[in-house]
Amino acid sequence: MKIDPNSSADLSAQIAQAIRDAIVDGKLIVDERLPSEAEMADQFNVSRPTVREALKRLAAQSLIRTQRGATGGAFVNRLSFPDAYAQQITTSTLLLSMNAVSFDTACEARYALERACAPLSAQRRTADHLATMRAEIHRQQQPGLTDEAFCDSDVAFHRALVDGAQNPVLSYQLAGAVEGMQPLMNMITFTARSRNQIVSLHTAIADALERRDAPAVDDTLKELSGYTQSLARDVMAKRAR
Amino acid sequence: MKIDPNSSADLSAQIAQAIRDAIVDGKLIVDERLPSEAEMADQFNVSRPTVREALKRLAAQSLIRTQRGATGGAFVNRLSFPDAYAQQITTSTLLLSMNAVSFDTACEARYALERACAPLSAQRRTADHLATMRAEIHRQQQPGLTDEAFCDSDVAFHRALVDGAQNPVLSYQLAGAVEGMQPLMNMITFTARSRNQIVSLHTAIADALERRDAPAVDDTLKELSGYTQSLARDVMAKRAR
DNA sequence: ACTTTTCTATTTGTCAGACATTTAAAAGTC
DNA sequence: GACTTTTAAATGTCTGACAAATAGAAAAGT
Repeated sequence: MKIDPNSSADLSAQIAQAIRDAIVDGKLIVDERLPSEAEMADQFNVSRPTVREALKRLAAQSLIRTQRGATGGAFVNRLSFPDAYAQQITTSTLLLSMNAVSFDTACEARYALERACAPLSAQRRTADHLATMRAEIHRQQQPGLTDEAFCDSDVAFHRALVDGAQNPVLSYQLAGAVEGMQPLMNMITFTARSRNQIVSLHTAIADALERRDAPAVDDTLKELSGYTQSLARDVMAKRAR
Repeated sequence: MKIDPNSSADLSAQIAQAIRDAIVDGKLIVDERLPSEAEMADQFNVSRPTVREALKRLAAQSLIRTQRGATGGAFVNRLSFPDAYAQQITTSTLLLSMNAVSFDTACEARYALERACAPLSAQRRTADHLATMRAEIHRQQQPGLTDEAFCDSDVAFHRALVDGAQNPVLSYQLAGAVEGMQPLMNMITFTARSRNQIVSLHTAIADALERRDAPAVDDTLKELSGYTQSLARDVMAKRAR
């Protein structure tokens, strides 16, 4: 691991990259302890604050964790699924909110990916997944529900659908697609009528999953996708006035 | 934005989280300048190195960028698609390599998502996308190609397929699924015969895309998925001996 | 001999102050 | 007016120090 003091990049960025590469390439394995900050400062010929800035960069990506005390130090962290979920969601949310991505584009991507999970979910979903979906459908019918709470429940419903595929990698990927879109979905005002429509589509999806009827799930998801986009278009049109 | 000096969390982590929240909630908008490090140190009642560690955390997530000089400082960064790609790939790669995810699970997720893009790509792919795919197929037929170079070309081929859908959000999501699997794919030894088989499937995909024949693309992808899994199973079996 | 307490060394977390470097704008010069 | 020099502000880096946490060794007590 070498560092170039004359490079245009910051020293802390270079050091972070060197360690990151070592982790990705498997030269540093999970739970392995890195040298102490003082030792690294020596090795890289920089000061301790510079090493610390590099370590904080890695900590922000959940690549390392640190522990104080006698046997403490920085350790290569096993990137857990929950950590990866969280990062995926933050990144996706910001990407959508900062880049003038049209609702249609985001919606198309989301439903395309979700429909990819549907056949697997129809095949493998457990009674638990179905129960979660039914419970969320019930919640969506509560009268006093705010738009935000309705969206939250919507996310939980779709998450259960995706989790039904019993493939953690799929669930991880979809977390970004489904939850990252929430701020965009929150912009939609759900009238009583549109809520009823969505609830009936959700019910159709749950029914089809119960029958393990993959084509029916797919058709209904397609319909839901189209309906969501039409709702969004209405909102845009109203806002234009 | 408030900080609790008695919290168990590091001060720099708290400060980073406070700023991150402000960005996600839209209280800080793109290209807005944050106060100088000295000012923030005052505001949060911490030292400048602590503020700097917080800023480095945010920089690691591409949430801010810094500029030196008179009018310099830290600015809220527009998270670009390339930046998001890079993060997505790193996270996915590490997630797969650190969590004993079976090849089948990863492969299933990857092809499920890729097949979701196929119909859109059949509809919208340009001549450019096709040309890229043909070029990669040609490269895959070179005799002296290493397994790694073959995998690289494979990734480029599939990336062109996904990009054909002309939906940047899809491309972003698929980047993790396709490129994150590369270390796993690199474990497979491609014999001359298996390469021929893969090339012929790639050719069939390109042909079907040229005809805009979505069902044929889907069928061939399904076949390719099955073939890849059978190759992996062979490798595992050989390694077991 | 065993348990409990105290001490100690190590390591990260934080602070203060200083200097180097970069950069844009203001001031000066022709 | 165009060019050069100066200046001020900001980040980047270094040094040295102390605080706090923590595990293990040493000491004390039973």
